[in-house]
Amino acid sequence: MTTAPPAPVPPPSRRVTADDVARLAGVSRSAVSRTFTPGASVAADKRERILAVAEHLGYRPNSLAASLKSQSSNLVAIVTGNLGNHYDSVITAELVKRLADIGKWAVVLGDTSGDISNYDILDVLAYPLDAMIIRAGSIDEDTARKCMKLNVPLILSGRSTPMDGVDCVGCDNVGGARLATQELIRRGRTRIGYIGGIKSLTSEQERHDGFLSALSEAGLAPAALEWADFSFEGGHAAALRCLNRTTRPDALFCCNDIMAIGALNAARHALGLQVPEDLAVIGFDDIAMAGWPCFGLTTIRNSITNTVDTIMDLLESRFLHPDRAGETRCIDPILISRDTH
Amino acid sequence: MTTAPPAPVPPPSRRVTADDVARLAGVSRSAVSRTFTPGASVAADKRERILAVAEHLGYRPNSLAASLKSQSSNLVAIVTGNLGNHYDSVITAELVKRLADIGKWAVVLGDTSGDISNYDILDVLAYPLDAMIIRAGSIDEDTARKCMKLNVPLILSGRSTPMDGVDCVGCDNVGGARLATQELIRRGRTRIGYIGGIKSLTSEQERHDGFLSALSEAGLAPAALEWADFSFEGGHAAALRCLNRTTRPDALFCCNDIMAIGALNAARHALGLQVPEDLAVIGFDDIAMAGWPCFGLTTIRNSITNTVDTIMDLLESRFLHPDRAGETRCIDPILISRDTH
DNA sequence: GGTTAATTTGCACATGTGTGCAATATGTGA
DNA sequence: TCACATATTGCACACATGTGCAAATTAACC
Repeated sequence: MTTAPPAPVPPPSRRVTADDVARLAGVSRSAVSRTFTPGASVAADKRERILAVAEHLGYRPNSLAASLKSQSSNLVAIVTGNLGNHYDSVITAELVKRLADIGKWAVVLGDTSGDISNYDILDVLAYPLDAMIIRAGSIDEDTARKCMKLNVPLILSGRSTPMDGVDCVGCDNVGGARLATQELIRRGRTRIGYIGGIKSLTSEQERHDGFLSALSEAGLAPAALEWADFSFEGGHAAALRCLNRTTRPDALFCCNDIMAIGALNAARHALGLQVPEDLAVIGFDDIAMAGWPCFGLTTIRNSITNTVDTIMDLLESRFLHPDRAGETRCIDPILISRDTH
Repeated sequence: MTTAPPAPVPPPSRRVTADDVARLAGVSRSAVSRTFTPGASVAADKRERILAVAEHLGYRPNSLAASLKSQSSNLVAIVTGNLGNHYDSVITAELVKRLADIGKWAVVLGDTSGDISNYDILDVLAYPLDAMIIRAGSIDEDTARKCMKLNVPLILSGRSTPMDGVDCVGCDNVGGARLATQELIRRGRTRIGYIGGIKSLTSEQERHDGFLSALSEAGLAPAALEWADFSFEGGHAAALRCLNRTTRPDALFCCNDIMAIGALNAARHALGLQVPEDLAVIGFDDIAMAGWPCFGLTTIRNSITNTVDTIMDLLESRFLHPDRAGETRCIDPILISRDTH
């Protein structure tokens, strides 16, 4: 065996490489690589020396270089509309955790506005992602096609209508909205208003449809229609616009919980109304906050656990069968009856 | 120029590569690479043909392969304790957005528990990260050293005490806690209790210290000491433990806003107390929720904007001067006076 | 057309890994 | 000691890209 050359100090601006370790330990680079490959064959004493040198230099194999060959980067992109939004942030957190469990890393995209720019989505496709999970029903068909051409499996969450070649998972928004609206009607409310979310998202469109259909089936017309941005402040302002009309609604169905809670605040604190006596409020999602004693918000549960389970299920099945057809799974929403209606 | 061979269909399980484009367009791979490199020299008609073929095949240069050579992956890891926690999720969202502005992608780590396992941190270092931002004061000195050996700049957020060779940014937790406690004393409260967070985190330790020092300066002893996990439920339960003592505290200082809001709920809805008449409550952070009409929580502002600005500033300065010494920046907390004290 | 300058092009290398393959070293049994 | 089986080792390639360099082509000008 050749003697090790005088330990060359790697330039401090470079990452320690397997070559550095090999040189310092006086072995071949292959030996270093095998030392870090479970099951590979290296002599015990040599492995020990290599591990010591690696520890000393702080060496770790560069996954990125490895993934060039292995064709799997273990990176999964999560695109979310608004991380400031509680529902989105919790679902993202759950996904991050579950991805980590199967050895994948989450590259998270999403600003604090609400709409997703396709520009960012295309940019991150420069990385050879193992998959891409998009939180939001509305996505360009064109963007989806580009994902497929790059062999990046796509999962759309928050969408319950099928899309060619793409896995989708979402709750039955129309059904959920109908559930809420029918419940208000059943309890005798007749002047029911609607506070919608960002109009370009399918969740808003579908919940809006459900609201209108349930209403018209009962021979009623909407008492008010307002839209906001799925935020507390937006819901608060929209509720004020609804409730300051000459004939005040006696109920509000809100497109998500945060807006419902904003509406609740507007009704109680800005207008001094009693809930549910003067006004009934129903939300959508059932975020943790909805169950807090101070709110006790009646809502439609859009189960995060079920959604994340389903996403992970679709993902793993996609890894096993890359060429299977796109699948759409629907999560059943249920009414969670609390104190605001 | 040689004629293009009969368009070879790339195996569908492989990502489209520059070679594929070159072959189909009948040009060299270099030409393809130059076409996607701003400022490089390619004949106009050839570039056009290449772009057409690339569009047809859905080709994008693989950043990951490129970063092997360029020594910059444009990936920045964000390690956060608990994405379910509102403060953490908002700061993460802000960071994701600001990183995107400078062309970096965020790899987000963090489960929904609370404490960070060093195991995960070391694992993600397998990637040649451009930097790593850790949300939490408590991190192994050893882990920090490993980052430095791998030339991954480290930024600790939520820590205001210096650490060798590492950039830190945090608010003055001791000062903030003193501010809150002194305000309670000034308003005549004498039986002041404390609800702390996860004991292993420096933010908890420092706020605890500040609370005790302000109290003892005024010749007072704590009326109650309880700890929870920075969550609503934890704060709720801890408040009940505090308030069910024989001599009930007349004020609570809570280590963060969410626990304070939990305490508020416990006081009002479980025990029927009037806030602030029967009980004063002050939180820490000033999350958006604290300003909602239903809470009007008095709190210590731990400015997210300032924190994120500072993190980005440290980050960019680190990119420019990789070898400068570690720096610690402190953010001044201020009292936000609302309705709960 | 001839000379020179400018542009374009392809080759070849470097980036850090994992691994098949053949060669070598080591161990085992008679 | 020899024959044979097994364990270990190093070479060389593949992965997808960007780029320096020299050769080749084109443009410009007289």
